[in-house]
Amino acid sequence: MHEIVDRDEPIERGVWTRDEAIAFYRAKDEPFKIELVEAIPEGETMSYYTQGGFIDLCRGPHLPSTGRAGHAFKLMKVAGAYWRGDSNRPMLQRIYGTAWLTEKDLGQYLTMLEEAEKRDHRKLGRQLDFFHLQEEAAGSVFWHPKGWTLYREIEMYMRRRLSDAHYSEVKTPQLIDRSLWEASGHWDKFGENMFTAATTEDKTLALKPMNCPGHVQIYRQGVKSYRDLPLRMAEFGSCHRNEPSGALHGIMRVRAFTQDDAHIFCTEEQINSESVEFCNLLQDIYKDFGFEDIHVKFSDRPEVRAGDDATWDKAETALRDATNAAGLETLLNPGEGAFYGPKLEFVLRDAIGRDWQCGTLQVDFVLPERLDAEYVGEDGNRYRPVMLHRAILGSLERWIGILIEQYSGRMPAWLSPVQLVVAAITDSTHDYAKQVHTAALVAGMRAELDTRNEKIGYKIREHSTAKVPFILAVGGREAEAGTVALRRLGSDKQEIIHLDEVMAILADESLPPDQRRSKA
RNA sequence: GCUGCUAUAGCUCCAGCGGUAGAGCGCACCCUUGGUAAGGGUGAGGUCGCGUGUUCGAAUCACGCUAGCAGCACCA
Repeated sequence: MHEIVDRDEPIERGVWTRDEAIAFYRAKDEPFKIELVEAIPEGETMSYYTQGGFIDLCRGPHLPSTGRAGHAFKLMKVAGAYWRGDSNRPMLQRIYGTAWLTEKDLGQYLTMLEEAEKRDHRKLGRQLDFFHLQEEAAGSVFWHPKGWTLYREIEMYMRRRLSDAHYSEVKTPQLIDRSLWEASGHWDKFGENMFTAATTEDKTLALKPMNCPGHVQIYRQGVKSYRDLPLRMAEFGSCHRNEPSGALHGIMRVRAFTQDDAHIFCTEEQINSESVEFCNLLQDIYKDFGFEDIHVKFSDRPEVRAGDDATWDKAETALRDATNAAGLETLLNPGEGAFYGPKLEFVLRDAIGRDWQCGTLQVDFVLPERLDAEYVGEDGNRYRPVMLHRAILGSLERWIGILIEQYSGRMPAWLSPVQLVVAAITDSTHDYAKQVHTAALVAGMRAELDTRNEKIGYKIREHSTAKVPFILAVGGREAEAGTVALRRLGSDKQEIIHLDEVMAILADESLPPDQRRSKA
Protein backbone atom coordinates (compact mmCIF):
# COMPACT_ATOMS: atom_id res chain seq x y z
CA MET A 1 0.00 0.00 0.00
CA HIS A 2 2.85 2.35 0.80
CA GLU A 3 4.24 1.71 -2.68
CA ILE A 4 0.91 2.60 -4.27
CA VAL A 5 0.84 5.84 -2.30
CA ASP A 6 4.38 6.63 -3.43
CA ARG A 7 3.48 5.98 -7.07
CA ASP A 8 0.87 8.74 -6.73
CA GLU A 9 -1.42 7.25 -9.35
CA PRO A 10 -4.28 9.48 -10.50
CA ILE A 11 -7.76 8.28 -9.53
CA GLU A 12 -10.26 8.88 -12.31
CA ARG A 13 -14.01 8.70 -12.39
CA GLY A 14 -16.03 7.09 -15.15
CA VAL A 15 -19.68 6.26 -15.71
CA TRP A 16 -21.23 2.98 -16.79
CA THR A 17 -24.72 2.08 -17.75
CA ARG A 18 -26.15 -0.87 -15.88
CA ASP A 19 -25.61 -3.17 -18.86
CA GLU A 20 -22.00 -2.07 -19.33
CA ALA A 21 -21.30 -2.80 -15.68
CA ILE A 22 -22.89 -6.21 -15.86
CA ALA A 23 -21.00 -7.06 -19.01
CA PHE A 24 -17.74 -5.95 -17.41
CA TYR A 25 -18.22 -8.11 -14.31
CA ARG A 26 -19.55 -11.06 -16.29
CA ALA A 27 -16.32 -11.01 -18.26
CA LYS A 28 -14.34 -10.96 -15.03
CA ASP A 29 -16.60 -13.61 -13.48
CA GLU A 30 -17.31 -11.64 -10.31
CA PRO A 31 -20.68 -12.89 -9.03
CA PHE A 32 -20.87 -10.56 -6.01
CA LYS A 33 -20.37 -7.47 -8.15
CA ILE A 34 -22.92 -8.71 -10.65
CA GLU A 35 -25.41 -9.13 -7.82
CA LEU A 36 -24.80 -5.58 -6.63
CA VAL A 37 -25.23 -4.12 -10.09
CA GLU A 38 -28.36 -6.13 -10.79
CA ALA A 39 -29.96 -4.63 -7.69
CA ILE A 40 -29.81 -1.24 -9.37
CA PRO A 41 -32.92 -0.33 -11.40
CA GLU A 42 -32.65 -0.73 -15.14
CA GLY A 43 -31.67 2.28 -17.16
CA GLU A 44 -29.68 3.90 -14.36
CA THR A 45 -26.00 4.66 -14.58
CA MET A 46 -23.31 4.19 -11.98
CA SER A 47 -19.87 5.60 -11.39
CA TYR A 48 -16.61 3.72 -11.20
CA TYR A 49 -13.10 4.78 -10.41
CA THR A 50 -9.80 3.64 -11.87
CA GLN A 51 -6.41 3.88 -10.37
CA GLY A 52 -3.47 2.30 -12.19
CA GLY A 53 -4.69 -1.10 -13.29
CA PHE A 54 -7.39 -1.22 -10.62
CA ILE A 55 -11.01 -0.52 -11.34
CA ASP A 56 -14.02 -0.67 -9.03
CA LEU A 57 -17.54 0.57 -8.63
CA CYS A 58 -17.93 3.41 -6.20
CA ARG A 59 -20.31 6.26 -5.62
CA GLY A 60 -17.29 8.42 -4.69
CA PRO A 61 -16.03 10.99 -4.19
CA HIS A 62 -12.37 10.00 -4.16
CA LEU A 63 -9.01 11.66 -3.64
CA PRO A 64 -7.54 12.95 -6.91
CA SER A 65 -4.56 10.60 -6.62
CA THR A 66 -3.18 7.84 -4.40
CA GLY A 67 -0.37 10.05 -3.12
CA ARG A 68 -2.93 12.15 -1.24
CA ALA A 69 -3.69 9.25 1.10
CA GLY A 70 -0.39 9.76 2.92
CA HIS A 71 1.29 7.17 5.07
CA ALA A 72 -0.57 7.58 8.36
CA PHE A 73 -2.42 4.30 8.13
CA LYS A 74 -2.11 0.82 9.50
CA LEU A 75 -3.84 -2.45 8.76
CA MET A 76 -5.32 -3.78 11.96
CA LYS A 77 -6.97 -7.13 11.47
CA VAL A 78 -8.40 -9.62 9.02
CA ALA A 79 -11.68 -11.40 9.62
CA GLY A 80 -14.52 -13.07 7.80
CA ALA A 81 -17.79 -11.26 7.19
CA TYR A 82 -20.96 -12.71 5.71
CA TRP A 83 -21.96 -11.46 2.30
CA ARG A 84 -24.69 -8.89 2.91
CA GLY A 85 -24.69 -9.68 6.63
CA ASP A 86 -26.51 -12.96 6.14
CA SER A 87 -25.12 -16.04 7.88
CA ASN A 88 -26.72 -18.30 5.25
CA ARG A 89 -24.61 -16.73 2.52
CA PRO A 90 -20.91 -17.10 1.74
CA MET A 91 -18.27 -15.43 3.83
CA LEU A 92 -15.83 -12.94 2.39
CA GLN A 93 -12.55 -11.77 3.86
CA ARG A 94 -12.62 -8.30 5.28
CA ILE A 95 -9.47 -6.31 6.02
CA TYR A 96 -9.70 -3.67 8.74
CA GLY A 97 -7.44 -0.65 8.76
CA THR A 98 -7.24 2.77 10.33
CA ALA A 99 -6.16 5.99 8.59
CA TRP A 100 -5.25 9.38 10.03
CA LEU A 101 -4.31 12.82 8.83
CA THR A 102 -0.80 12.61 10.28
CA GLU A 103 1.43 9.85 11.54
CA LYS A 104 1.37 11.50 14.93
CA ASP A 105 -2.42 11.12 15.08
CA LEU A 106 -2.05 7.50 14.11
CA GLY A 107 0.52 6.97 16.87
CA GLN A 108 -1.78 8.59 19.42
CA TYR A 109 -4.64 6.39 18.36
CA LEU A 110 -2.53 3.24 18.69
CA THR A 111 -1.33 4.31 22.13
CA MET A 112 -4.93 4.91 23.11
CA LEU A 113 -5.81 1.38 22.05
CA GLU A 114 -2.94 0.00 24.13
CA GLU A 115 -4.18 1.94 27.15
CA ALA A 116 -7.68 0.65 26.59
CA GLU A 117 -6.37 -2.90 26.57
CA LYS A 118 -5.02 -2.42 30.07
CA ARG A 119 -8.58 -1.75 31.21
CA ASP A 120 -9.88 -5.00 29.75
CA HIS A 121 -12.00 -6.69 32.41
CA ARG A 122 -10.63 -10.10 31.43
CA LYS A 123 -7.12 -8.98 32.28
CA LEU A 124 -8.07 -6.99 35.38
CA GLY A 125 -10.41 -9.70 36.60
CA ARG A 126 -7.48 -12.05 36.92
CA GLN A 127 -5.00 -9.46 38.18
CA LEU A 128 -7.38 -8.35 40.91
CA ASP A 129 -8.32 -11.95 41.72
CA PHE A 130 -12.03 -11.29 41.11
CA PHE A 131 -12.89 -14.35 39.03
CA HIS A 132 -11.63 -16.83 36.51
CA LEU A 133 -12.97 -18.76 33.56
CA GLN A 134 -11.85 -22.18 32.45
CA GLU A 135 -12.24 -24.55 29.58
CA GLU A 136 -14.44 -27.10 31.37
CA ALA A 137 -17.09 -24.47 32.08
CA ALA A 138 -16.94 -22.24 29.01
CA GLY A 139 -19.20 -19.26 29.47
CA SER A 140 -19.65 -19.67 33.23
CA VAL A 141 -17.84 -17.62 35.84
CA PHE A 142 -15.87 -18.93 38.81
CA TRP A 143 -16.24 -16.07 41.27
CA HIS A 144 -13.35 -15.71 43.72
CA PRO A 145 -13.88 -14.26 47.21
CA LYS A 146 -13.00 -10.73 46.10
CA GLY A 147 -15.19 -10.74 43.02
CA TRP A 148 -18.03 -12.31 44.94
CA THR A 149 -17.79 -9.61 47.58
CA LEU A 150 -18.22 -7.02 44.84
CA TYR A 151 -21.08 -9.02 43.35
CA ARG A 152 -22.91 -9.30 46.65
CA GLU A 153 -22.40 -5.62 47.43
CA ILE A 154 -24.13 -4.76 44.15
CA GLU A 155 -26.89 -7.25 44.87
CA MET A 156 -27.46 -5.81 48.35
CA TYR A 157 -27.58 -2.29 46.94
CA MET A 158 -30.11 -3.36 44.32
CA ARG A 159 -32.26 -5.09 46.93
CA ARG A 160 -32.48 -1.86 48.92
CA ARG A 161 -33.31 0.18 45.82
CA LEU A 162 -35.97 -2.27 44.63
CA SER A 163 -37.52 -2.54 48.04
CA ASP A 164 -37.70 1.27 48.24
CA ALA A 165 -39.38 1.29 44.82
CA HIS A 166 -42.07 -1.14 46.02
CA TYR A 167 -40.89 -4.29 44.36
CA SER A 168 -41.23 -7.66 46.05
CA GLU A 169 -38.60 -10.32 45.49
CA VAL A 170 -39.25 -13.91 44.45
CA LYS A 171 -37.29 -16.98 43.40
CA THR A 172 -38.41 -19.36 40.65
CA PRO A 173 -37.22 -22.83 39.62
CA GLN A 174 -34.12 -23.47 37.52
CA LEU A 175 -35.66 -26.46 35.80
CA ILE A 176 -39.11 -26.22 34.30
CA ASP A 177 -40.89 -28.68 32.04
CA ARG A 178 -40.65 -27.92 28.37
CA SER A 179 -44.43 -27.65 28.11
CA LEU A 180 -44.34 -24.28 29.87
CA TRP A 181 -41.74 -23.00 27.41
CA GLU A 182 -43.88 -24.27 24.55
CA ALA A 183 -46.85 -22.40 25.96
CA SER A 184 -44.89 -19.17 26.30
CA GLY A 185 -43.59 -19.45 22.74
CA HIS A 186 -39.94 -19.53 23.77
CA TRP A 187 -39.42 -23.17 22.85
CA ASP A 188 -40.39 -22.41 19.31
CA LYS A 189 -38.20 -19.37 18.96
CA PHE A 190 -35.23 -20.21 21.17
CA GLY A 191 -35.40 -23.95 21.77
CA GLU A 192 -32.05 -24.44 20.07
CA ASN A 193 -30.41 -22.19 22.60
CA MET A 194 -31.91 -23.81 25.67
CA PHE A 195 -30.14 -26.36 27.83
CA THR A 196 -32.32 -29.34 28.55
CA ALA A 197 -32.17 -32.17 31.04
CA ALA A 198 -33.82 -35.52 30.40
CA THR A 199 -35.49 -37.11 33.39
CA THR A 200 -36.06 -40.79 34.01
CA GLU A 201 -39.71 -40.45 33.07
CA ASP A 202 -40.29 -39.21 29.54
CA LYS A 203 -40.20 -35.56 30.32
CA THR A 204 -37.83 -32.89 29.12
CA LEU A 205 -36.91 -30.19 31.57
CA ALA A 206 -35.28 -26.98 30.42
CA LEU A 207 -32.86 -24.84 32.37
CA LYS A 208 -34.59 -21.50 32.47
CA PRO A 209 -33.25 -18.98 29.95
CA MET A 210 -35.41 -16.21 31.38
CA ASN A 211 -37.70 -15.59 34.31
CA CYS A 212 -40.94 -14.28 32.86
CA PRO A 213 -42.91 -17.52 32.57
CA GLY A 214 -41.97 -18.36 36.16
CA HIS A 215 -43.18 -14.99 37.37
CA VAL A 216 -46.48 -15.43 35.59
CA GLN A 217 -46.94 -18.71 37.48
CA ILE A 218 -46.60 -16.86 40.78
CA TYR A 219 -48.94 -14.15 39.54
CA ARG A 220 -51.52 -16.77 38.65
CA GLN A 221 -51.67 -18.15 42.18
CA GLY A 222 -54.91 -16.84 43.60
CA VAL A 223 -57.23 -14.31 41.98
CA LYS A 224 -55.76 -10.90 41.31
CA SER A 225 -57.79 -7.73 41.58
CA TYR A 226 -57.21 -4.40 39.86
CA ARG A 227 -56.39 -3.27 43.37
CA ASP A 228 -53.27 -5.48 43.28
CA LEU A 229 -51.91 -3.62 40.27
CA PRO A 230 -49.33 -2.52 39.55
CA LEU A 231 -47.67 -5.62 40.92
CA ARG A 232 -43.89 -5.48 40.77
CA MET A 233 -42.17 -8.85 40.99
CA ALA A 234 -38.38 -8.93 41.09
CA GLU A 235 -35.87 -11.75 40.98
CA PHE A 236 -32.13 -12.08 40.80
CA GLY A 237 -32.81 -14.66 38.17
CA SER A 238 -30.09 -17.13 37.43
CA CYS A 239 -30.43 -17.97 33.74
CA HIS A 240 -28.72 -20.27 31.27
CA ARG A 241 -28.62 -19.76 27.54
CA ASN A 242 -26.61 -21.86 25.15
CA GLU A 243 -24.97 -18.95 23.37
CA PRO A 244 -23.04 -19.71 20.17
CA SER A 245 -19.37 -20.30 20.99
CA GLY A 246 -18.23 -17.31 18.96
CA ALA A 247 -20.46 -14.97 20.95
CA LEU A 248 -18.81 -15.60 24.32
CA HIS A 249 -16.72 -12.74 25.64
CA GLY A 250 -15.15 -12.67 29.10
CA ILE A 251 -17.91 -12.14 31.63
CA MET A 252 -19.82 -9.77 29.32
CA ARG A 253 -21.44 -12.49 27.25
CA VAL A 254 -21.74 -15.79 29.10
CA ARG A 255 -23.93 -18.86 29.16
CA ALA A 256 -24.80 -18.65 32.86
CA PHE A 257 -25.76 -15.26 34.21
CA THR A 258 -27.96 -13.52 36.71
CA GLN A 259 -30.45 -10.89 35.65
CA ASP A 260 -31.73 -8.20 37.97
CA ASP A 261 -35.05 -9.01 36.41
CA ALA A 262 -38.53 -7.85 37.28
CA HIS A 263 -41.97 -7.90 35.76
CA ILE A 264 -44.53 -5.27 36.41
CA PHE A 265 -48.08 -6.49 35.96
CA CYS A 266 -50.27 -3.47 35.34
CA THR A 267 -53.19 -2.06 33.41
CA GLU A 268 -52.77 -0.30 30.08
CA GLU A 269 -53.41 3.00 31.82
CA GLN A 270 -50.52 2.35 34.16
CA ILE A 271 -47.93 1.66 31.44
CA ASN A 272 -46.96 5.28 31.22
CA SER A 273 -46.48 6.07 34.88
CA GLU A 274 -44.72 2.76 35.52
CA SER A 275 -42.37 3.37 32.61
CA VAL A 276 -41.55 6.87 33.78
CA GLU A 277 -40.85 5.62 37.27
CA PHE A 278 -38.66 2.89 35.91
CA CYS A 279 -36.61 5.22 33.72
CA ASN A 280 -36.07 7.54 36.66
CA LEU A 281 -35.04 4.69 38.93
CA LEU A 282 -32.66 3.37 36.30
CA GLN A 283 -31.01 6.73 35.75
CA ASP A 284 -30.65 7.26 39.45
CA ILE A 285 -28.99 3.89 39.88
CA TYR A 286 -26.68 4.36 36.90
CA LYS A 287 -25.59 7.65 38.42
CA ASP A 288 -24.76 5.90 41.69
CA PHE A 289 -22.42 3.62 39.74
CA GLY A 290 -20.85 6.57 37.97
CA PHE A 291 -22.56 6.26 34.58
CA GLU A 292 -23.95 9.56 33.34
CA ASP A 293 -23.55 8.97 29.63
CA ILE A 294 -26.09 6.35 28.60
CA HIS A 295 -27.13 5.54 25.08
CA VAL A 296 -30.80 4.65 24.86
CA LYS A 297 -32.16 2.81 21.87
CA PHE A 298 -35.85 2.85 21.14
CA SER A 299 -36.88 -0.21 19.15
CA ASP A 300 -40.35 0.04 17.65
CA ARG A 301 -42.74 -2.42 16.01
CA PRO A 302 -41.21 -5.13 13.84
CA GLU A 303 -42.83 -6.31 10.63
CA VAL A 304 -43.85 -9.63 12.09
CA ARG A 305 -45.63 -8.91 15.34
CA ALA A 306 -48.44 -9.86 17.66
CA GLY A 307 -51.15 -7.44 18.73
CA ASP A 308 -53.16 -4.88 16.79
CA ASP A 309 -51.98 -1.45 15.71
CA ALA A 310 -54.01 0.40 18.31
CA THR A 311 -52.28 -1.55 21.06
CA TRP A 312 -48.88 -0.87 19.52
CA ASP A 313 -49.70 2.82 19.25
CA LYS A 314 -50.54 2.87 22.91
CA ALA A 315 -47.43 0.97 23.95
CA GLU A 316 -45.04 3.01 21.81
CA THR A 317 -46.55 6.29 22.91
CA ALA A 318 -46.31 5.27 26.54
CA LEU A 319 -42.67 4.31 26.16
CA ARG A 320 -41.79 7.45 24.26
CA ASP A 321 -43.54 9.67 26.79
CA ALA A 322 -41.74 7.88 29.57
CA THR A 323 -38.29 8.47 28.07
CA ASN A 324 -39.14 12.12 27.53
CA ALA A 325 -40.45 12.54 31.04
CA ALA A 326 -37.28 10.94 32.36
CA GLY A 327 -35.15 13.31 30.27
CA LEU A 328 -33.65 10.56 28.13
CA GLU A 329 -32.58 11.09 24.55
CA THR A 330 -33.28 8.04 22.49
CA LEU A 331 -31.93 6.70 19.24
CA LEU A 332 -34.56 5.12 17.02
CA ASN A 333 -33.87 1.50 16.19
CA PRO A 334 -36.62 0.97 13.62
CA GLY A 335 -38.33 -2.41 13.49
CA GLU A 336 -36.09 -3.94 16.13
CA GLY A 337 -38.67 -4.29 18.88
CA ALA A 338 -39.66 -7.64 20.33
CA PHE A 339 -42.51 -9.39 18.56
CA TYR A 340 -44.68 -8.73 21.59
CA GLY A 341 -43.93 -5.07 22.12
CA PRO A 342 -41.63 -2.05 21.82
CA LYS A 343 -38.36 -2.02 23.68
CA LEU A 344 -35.95 0.39 25.27
CA GLU A 345 -32.32 -0.67 25.45
CA PHE A 346 -29.90 1.07 27.79
CA VAL A 347 -26.44 0.69 26.29
CA LEU A 348 -23.04 1.25 27.88
CA ARG A 349 -19.66 1.30 26.15
CA ASP A 350 -16.67 -0.77 27.25
CA ALA A 351 -12.96 0.13 27.23
CA ILE A 352 -12.40 -0.91 23.61
CA GLY A 353 -15.47 0.98 22.40
CA ARG A 354 -17.83 -1.94 22.09
CA ASP A 355 -21.47 -1.33 23.05
CA TRP A 356 -23.29 -3.61 25.47
CA GLN A 357 -26.97 -3.64 26.28
CA CYS A 358 -27.47 -3.47 30.03
CA GLY A 359 -30.87 -2.20 31.12
CA THR A 360 -34.06 -2.80 29.17
CA LEU A 361 -37.76 -2.03 29.31
CA GLN A 362 -40.24 -3.96 27.21
CA VAL A 363 -43.98 -3.64 26.95
CA ASP A 364 -45.65 -7.01 26.50
CA PHE A 365 -49.30 -7.77 25.66
CA VAL A 366 -48.62 -11.29 24.46
CA LEU A 367 -47.30 -13.37 27.34
CA PRO A 368 -50.17 -12.58 29.71
CA GLU A 369 -52.46 -13.90 26.99
CA ARG A 370 -50.42 -17.01 26.26
CA LEU A 371 -49.91 -17.91 29.90
CA ASP A 372 -53.38 -16.81 30.88
CA ALA A 373 -52.74 -14.10 33.43
CA GLU A 374 -55.77 -12.06 34.42
CA TYR A 375 -57.21 -9.73 37.00
CA VAL A 376 -60.71 -8.80 38.11
CA GLY A 377 -61.58 -5.25 37.17
CA GLU A 378 -63.69 -2.69 39.00
CA ASP A 379 -66.73 -3.93 37.10
CA GLY A 380 -66.23 -7.53 38.15
CA ASN A 381 -65.10 -8.65 34.68
CA ARG A 382 -61.79 -10.38 33.95
CA TYR A 383 -59.05 -8.56 32.06
CA ARG A 384 -55.53 -9.22 30.84
CA PRO A 385 -52.81 -7.32 32.63
CA VAL A 386 -49.92 -5.85 30.63
CA MET A 387 -46.44 -7.07 31.52
CA LEU A 388 -43.49 -4.72 31.62
CA HIS A 389 -40.27 -6.70 31.39
CA ARG A 390 -37.47 -4.67 32.86
CA ALA A 391 -33.89 -4.99 34.00
CA ILE A 392 -31.68 -2.21 35.26
CA LEU A 393 -28.20 -3.68 35.33
CA GLY A 394 -29.12 -6.39 32.84
CA SER A 395 -26.88 -9.17 33.98
CA LEU A 396 -24.75 -8.87 37.10
CA GLU A 397 -21.87 -10.46 35.19
CA ARG A 398 -21.94 -7.97 32.35
CA TRP A 399 -22.48 -5.09 34.72
CA ILE A 400 -19.40 -6.01 36.73
CA GLY A 401 -17.39 -6.36 33.52
CA ILE A 402 -18.43 -2.86 32.44
CA LEU A 403 -17.75 -1.48 35.92
CA ILE A 404 -14.23 -2.90 35.97
CA GLU A 405 -13.48 -1.28 32.62
CA GLN A 406 -15.13 2.00 33.57
CA TYR A 407 -12.93 2.33 36.66
CA SER A 408 -9.85 0.51 35.29
CA GLY A 409 -10.27 -1.81 38.24
CA ARG A 410 -10.06 1.08 40.70
CA MET A 411 -13.50 0.63 42.20
CA PRO A 412 -15.16 3.26 44.38
CA ALA A 413 -14.67 2.47 48.07
CA TRP A 414 -18.17 1.09 48.59
CA LEU A 415 -17.58 -1.51 45.87
CA SER A 416 -13.96 -2.35 46.68
CA PRO A 417 -13.65 -5.94 47.90
CA VAL A 418 -10.93 -4.82 50.30
CA GLN A 419 -11.53 -1.29 51.43
CA LEU A 420 -8.62 -0.91 53.77
CA VAL A 421 -5.29 -2.55 54.59
CA VAL A 422 -3.42 -2.00 57.83
CA ALA A 423 0.28 -2.31 57.01
CA ALA A 424 2.66 -2.73 59.94
CA ILE A 425 6.08 -1.18 59.47
CA THR A 426 8.05 -3.35 61.89
CA ASP A 427 7.41 -6.44 64.01
CA SER A 428 7.34 -4.37 67.17
CA THR A 429 4.16 -2.61 65.99
CA HIS A 430 2.20 -5.76 65.22
CA ASP A 431 0.07 -5.55 68.34
CA TYR A 432 -0.94 -2.01 67.58
CA ALA A 433 -1.60 -2.91 63.93
CA LYS A 434 -3.94 -5.67 65.08
CA GLN A 435 -5.74 -3.17 67.26
CA VAL A 436 -6.18 -0.82 64.28
CA HIS A 437 -7.40 -3.71 62.12
CA THR A 438 -9.97 -4.71 64.72
CA ALA A 439 -11.17 -1.12 64.94
CA ALA A 440 -11.70 -1.14 61.16
CA LEU A 441 -13.70 -4.37 61.29
CA VAL A 442 -15.81 -3.02 64.15
CA ALA A 443 -16.48 0.09 62.06
CA GLY A 444 -17.95 -2.25 59.44
CA MET A 445 -15.18 -2.02 56.88
CA ARG A 446 -13.75 -4.79 54.75
CA ALA A 447 -10.22 -4.62 56.15
CA GLU A 448 -7.09 -6.73 55.98
CA LEU A 449 -3.99 -6.82 58.12
CA ASP A 450 -0.51 -7.03 56.60
CA THR A 451 2.15 -8.03 59.12
CA ARG A 452 4.37 -9.83 56.64
CA ASN A 453 8.12 -9.57 56.85
CA GLU A 454 8.36 -6.95 54.10
CA LYS A 455 9.36 -3.31 53.93
CA ILE A 456 6.65 -0.70 54.02
CA GLY A 457 7.49 0.44 50.46
CA TYR A 458 6.86 -3.06 49.22
CA LYS A 459 3.52 -3.28 50.99
CA ILE A 460 2.43 0.13 49.69
CA ARG A 461 3.30 -0.91 46.16
CA GLU A 462 1.52 -4.21 46.42
CA HIS A 463 -1.71 -2.87 47.90
CA SER A 464 -1.71 0.07 45.53
CA THR A 465 -1.39 -2.33 42.62
CA ALA A 466 -4.26 -4.32 44.12
CA LYS A 467 -6.20 -1.01 44.07
CA VAL A 468 -7.09 -0.91 47.75
CA PRO A 469 -8.60 2.54 48.42
CA PHE A 470 -7.12 3.12 51.87
CA ILE A 471 -3.77 1.98 53.25
CA LEU A 472 -3.08 2.62 56.91
CA ALA A 473 0.63 2.39 57.75
CA VAL A 474 1.45 2.04 61.40
CA GLY A 475 4.93 2.17 62.93
CA GLY A 476 6.48 3.16 66.23
CA ARG A 477 5.38 6.79 65.97
CA GLU A 478 1.75 5.88 65.34
CA ALA A 479 1.69 3.25 68.07
CA GLU A 480 3.10 5.80 70.47
CA ALA A 481 0.62 8.56 69.55
CA GLY A 482 -2.42 6.36 68.88
CA THR A 483 -2.63 7.53 65.25
CA VAL A 484 -2.43 6.04 61.78
CA ALA A 485 -0.74 7.25 58.60
CA LEU A 486 -3.47 7.18 55.93
CA ARG A 487 -2.61 6.94 52.26
CA ARG A 488 -5.42 7.12 49.74
CA LEU A 489 -5.21 5.28 46.43
CA GLY A 490 -3.92 7.58 43.71
CA SER A 491 -2.23 9.98 46.11
CA ASP A 492 1.26 9.82 47.56
CA LYS A 493 0.41 12.09 50.45
CA GLN A 494 0.10 10.90 54.02
CA GLU A 495 -2.52 12.04 56.46
CA ILE A 496 -1.79 11.43 60.13
CA ILE A 497 -5.14 10.93 61.87
CA HIS A 498 -6.03 9.80 65.36
CA LEU A 499 -7.32 6.24 65.56
CA ASP A 500 -10.50 7.49 67.30
CA GLU A 501 -11.44 9.54 64.25
CA VAL A 502 -10.09 7.73 61.23
CA MET A 503 -12.50 4.80 61.15
CA ALA A 504 -15.57 7.03 61.32
CA ILE A 505 -14.22 9.05 58.38
CA LEU A 506 -13.33 6.05 56.24
CA ALA A 507 -16.44 4.06 57.08
CA ASP A 508 -18.49 7.06 56.00
CA GLU A 509 -16.56 7.36 52.73
CA SER A 510 -17.13 3.65 52.15
CA LEU A 511 -20.88 3.87 52.50
CA PRO A 512 -22.94 2.87 49.45
CA PRO A 513 -24.40 6.01 47.84
CA ASP A 514 -28.00 5.27 48.83
CA GLN A 515 -27.07 4.77 52.47
CA ARG A 516 -25.02 7.92 52.52
CA ARG A 517 -28.05 9.83 51.21
CA SER A 518 -30.39 8.42 53.80
CA LYS A 519 -27.87 9.22 56.53
CA ALA A 520 -27.61 12.85 55.43
C1' G B 1 -22.08 -21.30 14.53
C1' C B 2 -18.76 -19.09 10.37
C1' U B 3 -13.67 -17.04 8.66
C1' G B 4 -8.72 -16.31 10.34
C1' C B 5 -5.27 -16.77 14.26
C1' U B 6 -3.50 -18.70 19.03
C1' A B 7 -2.53 -22.48 23.15
C1' U B 8 4.92 -23.72 26.57
C1' A B 9 5.75 -22.93 34.95
C1' G B 10 0.40 -19.85 39.18
C1' C B 11 0.99 -14.99 35.92
C1' U B 12 3.55 -12.33 31.67
C1' C B 13 6.43 -14.15 27.99
C1' C B 14 11.38 -15.83 25.20
C1' A B 15 14.22 -20.09 23.01
C1' G B 16 13.40 -24.51 20.58
C1' C B 17 11.22 -25.92 13.94
C1' G B 18 12.32 -34.59 15.21
C1' G B 19 16.74 -36.33 20.34
C1' U B 20 11.69 -34.36 26.68
C1' A B 21 12.81 -26.62 27.76
C1' G B 22 14.33 -20.94 29.98
C1' A B 23 13.64 -15.65 32.14
C1' G B 24 11.03 -12.04 35.15
C1' C B 25 7.17 -11.74 38.64
C1' G B 26 4.74 -14.84 42.19
C1' C B 27 5.56 -19.05 45.79
C1' A B 28 8.77 -21.66 49.92
C1' C B 29 12.95 -21.23 53.20
C1' C B 30 17.01 -18.22 55.23
C1' C B 31 19.26 -13.34 56.19
C1' U B 32 17.36 -8.55 56.92
C1' U B 33 13.20 -4.90 61.34
C1' G B 34 13.36 -1.64 57.11
C1' G B 35 8.98 4.97 57.40
C1' U B 36 5.35 5.24 51.93
C1' A B 37 5.32 2.02 44.59
C1' A B 38 9.92 -3.87 44.25
C1' G B 39 16.23 -5.11 50.32
C1' G B 40 19.47 -9.66 49.58
C1' G B 41 20.38 -15.01 49.10
C1' U B 42 18.85 -20.10 48.23
C1' G B 43 15.21 -23.38 46.35
C1' A B 44 10.83 -25.81 44.52
C1' G B 45 7.79 -25.65 40.31
C1' G B 46 6.43 -27.72 33.28
C1' U B 47 4.10 -35.92 30.65
C1' C B 48 4.93 -27.96 26.16
C1' G B 49 -4.27 -27.55 25.69
C1' C B 50 -6.42 -32.85 24.74
C1' G B 51 -6.57 -37.29 21.53
C1' U B 52 -5.06 -40.31 17.45
C1' G B 53 -1.46 -41.21 13.81
C1' U B 54 3.65 -41.05 11.37
C1' U B 55 8.57 -42.21 13.54
C1' C B 56 13.62 -45.95 16.92
C1' G B 57 12.13 -41.23 19.17
C1' A B 58 6.94 -35.82 18.85
C1' A B 59 6.64 -29.55 22.41
C1' U B 60 8.24 -29.77 17.22
C1' C B 61 5.16 -33.28 11.59
C1' A B 62 -0.22 -34.88 9.99
C1' C B 63 -5.34 -35.35 11.23
C1' G B 64 -9.26 -34.62 14.71
C1' C B 65 -11.15 -32.24 19.14
C1' U B 66 -11.46 -28.45 23.03
C1' A B 67 -10.83 -23.59 24.71
C1' G B 68 -9.33 -18.59 23.91
C1' C B 69 -8.56 -14.05 20.69
C1' A B 70 -10.37 -10.66 16.40
C1' G B 71 -14.41 -9.86 13.27
C1' C B 72 -19.16 -11.55 11.21
C1' A B 73 -23.89 -13.75 12.37
C1' C B 74 -26.86 -14.35 16.94
C1' C B 75 -28.54 -12.08 21.73
C1' A B 76 -35.90 -13.94 24.46
